[in-house]
Amino acid sequence: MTKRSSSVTIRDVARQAGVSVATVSRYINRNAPVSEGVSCRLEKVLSELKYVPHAAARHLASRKTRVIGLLLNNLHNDFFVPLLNGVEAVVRRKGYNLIIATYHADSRKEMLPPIGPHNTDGLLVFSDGLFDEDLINLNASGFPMVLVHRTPPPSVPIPSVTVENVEVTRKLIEHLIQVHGRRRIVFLRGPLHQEDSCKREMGYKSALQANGIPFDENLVLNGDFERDIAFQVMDQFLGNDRQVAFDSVFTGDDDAAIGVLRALHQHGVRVPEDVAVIGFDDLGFAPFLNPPLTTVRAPTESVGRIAAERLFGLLENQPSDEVMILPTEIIFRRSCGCQ
Amino acid sequence: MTKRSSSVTIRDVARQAGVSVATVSRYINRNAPVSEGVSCRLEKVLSELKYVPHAAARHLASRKTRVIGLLLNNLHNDFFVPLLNGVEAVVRRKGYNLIIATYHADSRKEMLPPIGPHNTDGLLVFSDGLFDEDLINLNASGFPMVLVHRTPPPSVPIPSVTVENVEVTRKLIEHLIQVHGRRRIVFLRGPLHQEDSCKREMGYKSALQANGIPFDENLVLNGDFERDIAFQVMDQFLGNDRQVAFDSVFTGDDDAAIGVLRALHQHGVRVPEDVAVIGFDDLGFAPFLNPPLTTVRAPTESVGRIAAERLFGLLENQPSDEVMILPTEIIFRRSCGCQ
DNA sequence: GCGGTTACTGTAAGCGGTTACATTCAAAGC
DNA sequence: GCTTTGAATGTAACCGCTTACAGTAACCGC
Repeated sequence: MTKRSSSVTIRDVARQAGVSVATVSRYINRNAPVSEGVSCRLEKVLSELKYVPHAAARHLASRKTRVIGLLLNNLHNDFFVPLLNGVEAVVRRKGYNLIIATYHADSRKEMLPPIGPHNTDGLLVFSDGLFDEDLINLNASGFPMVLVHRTPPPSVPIPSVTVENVEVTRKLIEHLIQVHGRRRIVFLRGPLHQEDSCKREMGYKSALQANGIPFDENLVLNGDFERDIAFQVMDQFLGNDRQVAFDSVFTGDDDAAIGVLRALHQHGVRVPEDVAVIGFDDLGFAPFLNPPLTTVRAPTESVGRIAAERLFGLLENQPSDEVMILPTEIIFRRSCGCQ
Repeated sequence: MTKRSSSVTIRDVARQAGVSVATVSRYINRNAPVSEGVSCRLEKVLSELKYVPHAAARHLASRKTRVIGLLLNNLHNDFFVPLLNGVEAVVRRKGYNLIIATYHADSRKEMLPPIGPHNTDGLLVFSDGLFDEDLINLNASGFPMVLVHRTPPPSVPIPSVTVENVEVTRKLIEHLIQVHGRRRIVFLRGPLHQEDSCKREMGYKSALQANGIPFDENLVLNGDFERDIAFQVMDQFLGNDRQVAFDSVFTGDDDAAIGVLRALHQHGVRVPEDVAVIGFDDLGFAPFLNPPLTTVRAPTESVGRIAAERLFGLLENQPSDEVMILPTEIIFRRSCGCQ
């Protein structure tokens, strides 16, 4: 029953090595010259005492946390694995720590954002929980942020990294129409104000229009980019005595595609014979779904990596306001009717 | 060009409200009575000034970070989504923050663990980067930890949450043998010292032995529980002029199963006719792989949730040393030959 | 030999909170 | 009325670092 883990402090090190705490600090941070002899002694003492600087004390004194935050709407999507991977790799390389937190528009009633200037040096924002006005305020106060899959408010110079949604979706839907003769195409939206979802809806509508197909509100469902919700929504849609005829589904993203495929399967609908299905993201499992999923390949790990790198750019005073849109590419597989 | 975001401090609040900083602190933390009148005034001032306490200052003074850490070997697996989900939900509910970091045995050469007593109040350890001796030392110093998918060193009272591996694997392999007549069963290990992998290997061997099948080292490959590595290993195994005959693959986990299925597919091997395939975890995509994957359902989100809850139990001084093994269940689908 | 550098080191004042201890004051007990 | 008590508040000492400032000694060029 240890009383307390009274950890070893910089003063212990200083005393043991016979120098001042300032010298120890300088040696550790390598931000001022320290003589050969003292360096040797410190190296020895540090490892003997197993000294680890107390993070909070460091943060308080230096006004830097060496932590960056990743703010997500939720964690209900396999999509986040490559994203996290990209972010984490950069953060680790830089010797920083990564806090991840979920926060969405509804959270605002209950709490303030769990991460921000009070506990991080900068934020990657993949969340609708921070409104444009919040972004503007934070940015005005000089807090470094990079938006992920989200465009900054007009003429606010916050850098952003996202993927091309509109054009690729339009092409994908046109493929369904022109190659496979589908005209009753269901679209599963993502979260209501999520930008990817809006952009994909734009692409969807523009493809319909360009091909003389009237937009039918009954064909638009809310799948939330989530496997389980997509399943429920689709299950209900199908159970509804099939009042609404349809011949294909754009699931919004690959995660939702899993739910859609399960629902179709349970209702005895054949894919792609009866209903064609297409997704978005090309997550690792997409080629091995049943049938293999036609989808859009999005460079999600790169998005994470680049966003993190740009955030560190800001921390190192390389200002930027670029909106970066990484290219995407359609991957044709069986689920749309190809092959 | 703001000079600095000179944020509002507790002293500003105190001055504005005409009270001492101590009173403000007490009001915020609600750890001592504050009179009605002062409370009202403070409430108003706090929201006017948009005061947010500086985390590091708080940590330093209170010796609590209100942060817990999750240490992972890597982030290369969809398995981590449900795990993170469970952990994050609890952490958020408790008003804490979550740092995630990757650290594995090889990282030890380059760096100390990025998270520990210096920057967190407790750790969830799902990593082989901390050796038993590290765990013993940390535990002896009173640092709260919960092990995830890992058993504590003998007679060291660190709580642990994992899933049942050995018996369920034995049954799964016996199913391949007894129901589908397979006898040349490839096993893809996970990371070498990962406990799940070892336990599953035990189950695998025990099933072979119980059924009079000699263990053949040539059938054991290192898939690392990773999609891409599993693919490469399997691809090479198949390309090797098929010197080693086999009729089934236990992929170690579902993520590796994706790689294995892709490799088999590319080599024109039919599943399950030529080769049966089974996985572990029952990730969301498993029912929709091609063919649907026979696997073991593991309650991964519960593991995350329970582990986090137990860590908070430790923080609240409810000691525990229980090793918790959550039950698992085989899910039969097409890939083993069923249906 | 002297002023001006340069290299190294120490002293001590914060950073922005928490909290032990002291103080004040009104209500209660006798 | 006087002491006791407890609620409410203030004062100030930390928490463990960083860093501005100051100081010393050695070295440089002239």
